[in-house]
Amino acid sequence: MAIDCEKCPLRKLELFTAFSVEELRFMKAFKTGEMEVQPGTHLLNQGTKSPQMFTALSGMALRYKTLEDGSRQVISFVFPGDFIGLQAAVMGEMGHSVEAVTDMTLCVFNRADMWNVFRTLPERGFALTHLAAIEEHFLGDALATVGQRPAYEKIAWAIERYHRRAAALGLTDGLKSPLPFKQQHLADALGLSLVHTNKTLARLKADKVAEWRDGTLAILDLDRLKSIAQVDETAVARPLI
Amino acid sequence: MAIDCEKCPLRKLELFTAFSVEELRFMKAFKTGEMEVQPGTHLLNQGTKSPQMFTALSGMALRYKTLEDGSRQVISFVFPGDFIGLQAAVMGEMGHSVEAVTDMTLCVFNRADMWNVFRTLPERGFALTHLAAIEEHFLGDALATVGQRPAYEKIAWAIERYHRRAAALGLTDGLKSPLPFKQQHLADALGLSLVHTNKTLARLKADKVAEWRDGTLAILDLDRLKSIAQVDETAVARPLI
DNA sequence: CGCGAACTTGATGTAACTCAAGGCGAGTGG
DNA sequence: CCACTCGCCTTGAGTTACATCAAGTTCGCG
Repeated sequence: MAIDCEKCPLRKLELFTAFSVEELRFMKAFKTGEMEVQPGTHLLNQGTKSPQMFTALSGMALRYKTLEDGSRQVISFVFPGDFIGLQAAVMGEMGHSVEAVTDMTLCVFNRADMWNVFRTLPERGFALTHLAAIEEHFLGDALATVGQRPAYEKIAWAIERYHRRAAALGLTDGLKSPLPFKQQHLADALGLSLVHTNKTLARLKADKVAEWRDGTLAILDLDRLKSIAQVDETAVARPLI
Repeated sequence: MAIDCEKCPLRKLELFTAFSVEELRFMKAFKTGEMEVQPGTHLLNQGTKSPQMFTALSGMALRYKTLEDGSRQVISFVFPGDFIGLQAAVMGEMGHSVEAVTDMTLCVFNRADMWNVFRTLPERGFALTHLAAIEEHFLGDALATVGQRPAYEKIAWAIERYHRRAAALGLTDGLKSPLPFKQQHLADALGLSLVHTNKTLARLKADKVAEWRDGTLAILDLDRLKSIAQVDETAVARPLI
């Protein structure tokens, strides 16, 4: 039933760093199972420790924090290949919640085996640090965008990042990609109101930069999008856990 | 001249997790030297890879990103005990710059030895992951604050975080702590204009919550500050590298 | 057919921005 | 030792990007 790590479709993508034979064997043992969930399922909850970690095999999710007044900050979108639950694994507590937005398949790992990773296969321990550093890098970028830039650029930034990642995963059809989130999610990610997000999306569409309709994102002018978004990132291969 | 790790004053603080004898011996070898810098010194630069990593022994610094239009986002304040340069060490490129704001003493490590850490002493590799996870946790919190909350709460949040950390390092004198940054830095950290930051600080002072003058931060009403800041964090010991 | 969820659009309000000016202490030099 | 500058902080006035409020529209679904 469960996919064998050797046959994992994600592993073949250039987006991810290559596995040694040893690492592959180790991962097979590390993986304790697979899980299928439906949209709306809470995978992890802010402030709790979970006995499990996951890697998204397919489907998408949201990382978000809920504040006392009920407002939400979306921290990031979760794509296939993303590792979920690192904070709980090493710190004992999640700083955010994770909720599925589509049907998902997830690899399941035991928190108790975490230490084993570092002890028996340092390469994999390094990969975990690498992942955390990538996330830190991303969050710095997100913080700069949310903190400093106007709505039009914020949204262009988010769209560009989303599209680039989707493309690297082979989820795109040319300049189109499936975008299973709601406008409210995007608004919560960028610190904008839903109404203003909607109006700004309409402006991007009127400007023939990008269009988002019926769960599909279409880039109309990639160069312009990139220049509005001020893309700085050089694409780097990321580890797959 | 250089401080021996065994005599490192930071190690004794409860803020930091304890070292095993083995770890201590390893760190002594890992540390290649010490460095003294003056305010304004650039320790690392956004987009570059550095052959060195640092741990702040004393003094403070800023992590920040500069955007194309010249605006700055301060990512975080660097305190004694903070590890600097993890991103460059594992990803090959820094997402932000780091600049000293006071005189600083720094432990210096070689990037080339990084892999050694994981291979020869997995505990230290784990500590690095732990640190990265703590930073990720913090950035999520910062993102939520910058994205969702009004200026009054943003500033209260920053002040509370700053004070708590300074207290854990023994830098405080009761409810007073040295705050060597400029209002502009705080503004850049929270995505506010300098003028508005200044006016909001004045409001916090008028409300007898906190006062910042002449490089010293004085908390006037800690309970109220905490309730405005909506403190959620439970203090956790952090690794020292 | 009625209902709810998501998206859209217009009108109005306000938190935060920019511009502009002035105060104040520290350093410098005539 | 006073005049000048310079960095930082402060305060007022006017503007604006974004928020909130308030209706719709569309569409899938029981």
